[in-house]
Amino acid sequence: MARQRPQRHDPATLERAEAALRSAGLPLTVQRRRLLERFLGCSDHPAADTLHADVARHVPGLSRATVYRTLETLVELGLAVRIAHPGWEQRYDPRTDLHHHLVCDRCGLVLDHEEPALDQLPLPPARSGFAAAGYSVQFRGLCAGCANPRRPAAPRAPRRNGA
Amino acid sequence: MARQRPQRHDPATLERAEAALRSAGLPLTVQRRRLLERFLGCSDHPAADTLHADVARHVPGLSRATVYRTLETLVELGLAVRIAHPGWEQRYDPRTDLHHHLVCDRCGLVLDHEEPALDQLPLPPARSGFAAAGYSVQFRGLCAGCANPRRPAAPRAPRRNGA
DNA sequence: ATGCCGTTGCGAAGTTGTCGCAACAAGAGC
DNA sequence: GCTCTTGTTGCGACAACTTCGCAACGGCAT
Repeated sequence: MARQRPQRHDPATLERAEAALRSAGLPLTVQRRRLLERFLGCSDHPAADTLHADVARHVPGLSRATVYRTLETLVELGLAVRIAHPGWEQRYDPRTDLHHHLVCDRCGLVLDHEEPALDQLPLPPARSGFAAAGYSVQFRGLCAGCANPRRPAAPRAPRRNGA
Repeated sequence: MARQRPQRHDPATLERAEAALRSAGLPLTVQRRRLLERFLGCSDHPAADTLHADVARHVPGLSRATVYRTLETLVELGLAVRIAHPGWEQRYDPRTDLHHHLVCDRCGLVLDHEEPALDQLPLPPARSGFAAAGYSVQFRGLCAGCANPRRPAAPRAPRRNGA
């Protein structure tokens, strides 16, 4: 889950996020700061519980409810988006600009995908009755690790629940 | 949830599905037949529990586990696909051909969207390491009912859990 | 009709996400 | 620095969704 990457989140991003909280009148608690630091540096689109398990190692006693509530707050402030992940739990993405996703059918990995040709797709016509506010292209298939059986790089369960 | 539509699923589709089960060596039980009949005619991308509540009215005693297992089987046989539905429970789509979705941010409605211009998007390059097997474009926004406050056509809760 | 073997129903349990409430802490004002 | 206000946190319980284990059952081939 790319937990060991050198955490190179843009420091300006963190500052902007903290400013957004402040200007919304929301106090910047220790928990929120730690969650922001960790979350904004993520490119692995974590689920709430995953993020909780991760941050709780450095913030003992951190409650799961707090993580769920904080992520929800970030979505409301436009600092994060929920991403759709068929067959898995809810996940969050700190990138809110237009981009796309590659989703591994086997291990559930979600990779970002940049492709200018996908950034100006035609929206559904107004007469369809549906007022489109945005879109995202989701490619499904196998990630590098799962496509190469010799190196099972992502030993995650294919489904979320159960043994 | 469009439960009253005249059930016009292609009879050939049902036959093909039953043939697929047979050729996989899977017995065609009463429960599976009823679920297939109902599910293949759906264009509302039902969740497992929704489908259960619906079919159980005609098959008393139908277990929820059976519905979950059957849908899983259909996915494995390529007769259905899981679709991503942000913030909601798992949903299934009997259409496995290339098409796209309009998802209402407010009521969770999922509409099919046909648009030839979206059917030949560039796949991620092989050197990305990701072997794409398919894709789908998801538009988010407001459906006709939710965009028109005068007629709240879809009085469903915006989130799934809680009170 | 018989037997094999996968399916079903049931209840329990696991996972994900939310709620209510009391204790607490951030930030403003003094 | 102290206090007050107000929103946050942690906790435990709960709700919704999903899967599991097992015994009984039922397709389907012979």
